[in-house]
Amino acid sequence: MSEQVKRATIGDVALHAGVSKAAVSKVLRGAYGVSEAMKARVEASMAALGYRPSALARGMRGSSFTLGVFVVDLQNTFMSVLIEGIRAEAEVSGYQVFIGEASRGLSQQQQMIEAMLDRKMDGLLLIAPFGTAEDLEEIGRSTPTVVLGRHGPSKSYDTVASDDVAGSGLIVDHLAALGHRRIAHLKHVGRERNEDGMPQVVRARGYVEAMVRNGLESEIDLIEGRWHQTGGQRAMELMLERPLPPTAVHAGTDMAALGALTALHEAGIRVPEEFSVVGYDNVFAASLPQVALTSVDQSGVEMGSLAARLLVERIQGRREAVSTVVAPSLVVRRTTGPAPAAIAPAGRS
Amino acid sequence: MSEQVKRATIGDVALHAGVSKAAVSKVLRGAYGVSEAMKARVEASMAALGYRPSALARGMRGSSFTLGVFVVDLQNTFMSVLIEGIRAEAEVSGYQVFIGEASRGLSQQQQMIEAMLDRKMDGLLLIAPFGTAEDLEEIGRSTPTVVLGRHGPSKSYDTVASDDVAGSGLIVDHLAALGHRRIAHLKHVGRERNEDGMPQVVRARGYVEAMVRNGLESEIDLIEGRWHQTGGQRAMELMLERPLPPTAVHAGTDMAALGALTALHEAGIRVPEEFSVVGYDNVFAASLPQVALTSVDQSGVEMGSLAARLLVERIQGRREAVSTVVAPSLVVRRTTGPAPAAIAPAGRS
DNA sequence: GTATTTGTGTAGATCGGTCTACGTTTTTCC
DNA sequence: GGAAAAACGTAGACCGATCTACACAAATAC
Repeated sequence: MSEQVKRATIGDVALHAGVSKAAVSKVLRGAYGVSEAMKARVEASMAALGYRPSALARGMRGSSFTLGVFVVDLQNTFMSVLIEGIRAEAEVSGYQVFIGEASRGLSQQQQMIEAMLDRKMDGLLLIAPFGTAEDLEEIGRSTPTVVLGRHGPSKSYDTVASDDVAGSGLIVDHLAALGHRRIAHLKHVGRERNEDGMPQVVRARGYVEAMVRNGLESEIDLIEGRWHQTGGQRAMELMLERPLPPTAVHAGTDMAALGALTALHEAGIRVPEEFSVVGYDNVFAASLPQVALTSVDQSGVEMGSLAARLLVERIQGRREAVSTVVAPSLVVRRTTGPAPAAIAPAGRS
Repeated sequence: MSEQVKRATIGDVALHAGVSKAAVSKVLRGAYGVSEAMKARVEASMAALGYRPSALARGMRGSSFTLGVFVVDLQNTFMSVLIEGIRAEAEVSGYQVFIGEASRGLSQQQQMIEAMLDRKMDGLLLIAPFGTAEDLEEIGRSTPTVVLGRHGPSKSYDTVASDDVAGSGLIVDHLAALGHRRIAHLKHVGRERNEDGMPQVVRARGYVEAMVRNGLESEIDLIEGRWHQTGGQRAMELMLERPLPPTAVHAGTDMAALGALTALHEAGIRVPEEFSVVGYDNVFAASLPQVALTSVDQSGVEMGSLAARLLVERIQGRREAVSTVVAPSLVVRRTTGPAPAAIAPAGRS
């Protein structure tokens, strides 16, 4: 029953090749001071013994060749898209990527990040993390860190974000061009004190700026709620109770937009004839023909690989912080259409 | 600039508390031979220094308190649901969960699993992995392993799967009760030689058995394709080209069902009046009111936590393999309805 | 009162690598 | 041809924990 063949160690390889441990280590790391002949011999021995270096042991002194990706919610498929980009880039640089999830708030996030540091991961990618910018600065000071989905500036870590001001602009311009004037925006409010740089803040700012730019300053209509399905649904229900509801909404995220569509559906309001809805993120569900949600695409794969590239640079020694934004694009589908005639405002009879 | 405060090690704690390293280690592990007084002193020192044990170093001799979850595709939200269950259970047992993804085939999967072993993870959870049962047996022999989404029997690892025979049965019974007779099933065919125990095989078997049980043996209609969106779409297009197409399809997965719905939509065929579609997995998109896909729910959270429980047992020493199945349930929504009258078979005019 | 057991704490090897310091050749340079 | 430099290889400390073996004191047994 003891089929458990013990793993070959660096010592076994050294013995088999008739050289020292240090020599094998050099070959492993591609370090200076190895003759071609020895390199060949050692590599032959490694192959013969099926040797694989223990990443654990390597991490004790050197680096662990591991990147930690911290994710708040895996159910959000946009995160998976980012991860795809990260992995593609990390693979090229010889790093393994491990993903840690923590959905239940800041303290769980803290724990997960500490768990990653306990395992001496070489760098951290934080996707839309909780916490204040100062919390993140502290993490950045202890390990190379790149934050995805939050805007800079930052001192100790890099950021990669979608240009949310531009994204909100695309939405408002699109709706205004369709003749809408009463364009509402659902703004997410979290539990935290300081939301600087978080998407909800930047998207709201972009919305306001774009409304002004389109001469709709008097129509600015910020509704506060939460950016998930039921949040979007509830916000839409409230809007429809008004005497004069808007004719279009920039829902902030696709999830919220899907909830809004549900509320509209249940209220018997036709989309897009009577009401236009725009999401943000371009998640998979938005592309379904049955849904056909107009949304803003953030080119997640690009963002992911850019983030991984920045992280590797940082691991290799870069000190100055870099903040990048990636240009989003509008994907027009079938939840947006011309504004209903002013005579018959959308709303319940 | 050297804010980089060095992490406290077990030695620092020992010095601060005026005891030996071994003593601190004992406190850490809750091992025998520690007086209350010393325990209190050491714990105070740990708190004072903000000490956190290095999981890396612990893993060198003892265990790493890390479980590896191997996932084929994070885009599939059902995996995230399983992971939720896994994490909840692992947290209770004091294990950290890290997720590794490998979407591009068997060799990448192999690499990922080896990367997990290189990091001395205490146990592996493989979600719907590639490879033959024998490949998996080998992994199971080297590390505690639980495989999710494939059926047993197995020798060296445990399995947790949904009862796919029962699930297919629920679907066929439901459709038959609605008066359907020409019920097709889209069977996934992978690239591999040996697909024993994989869901596509078991669901197809369940379909055949249920057709026979319902007296529809002559109507058995297995269509081969791939279980993703375009696969479902293409399969449905082919079906509709037949002179006498089926009136209902058991698409195998929700993704394939969504593709099938697209094809029906484009062909101008009304669902469910003219054609019924059933998915499998009950993914998020299926629940959208715009989609309302009838599907089989696998209670993923339960499966996940069951799997994690089995894995912890195995790490703690259980040797015999356990194979479990979890009962699925049918979620009837609005893509299934009574069979169209026989006089006007569904199909293109 | 001595022998044994039980409780408490420590020293030091160990895990599997990395990396510095140094010894020995070989090559290059004038 | 001798000195300096470059190339190659090795010994052994080190990373931060675990864990075995053992020393010593106090408690219990007879």
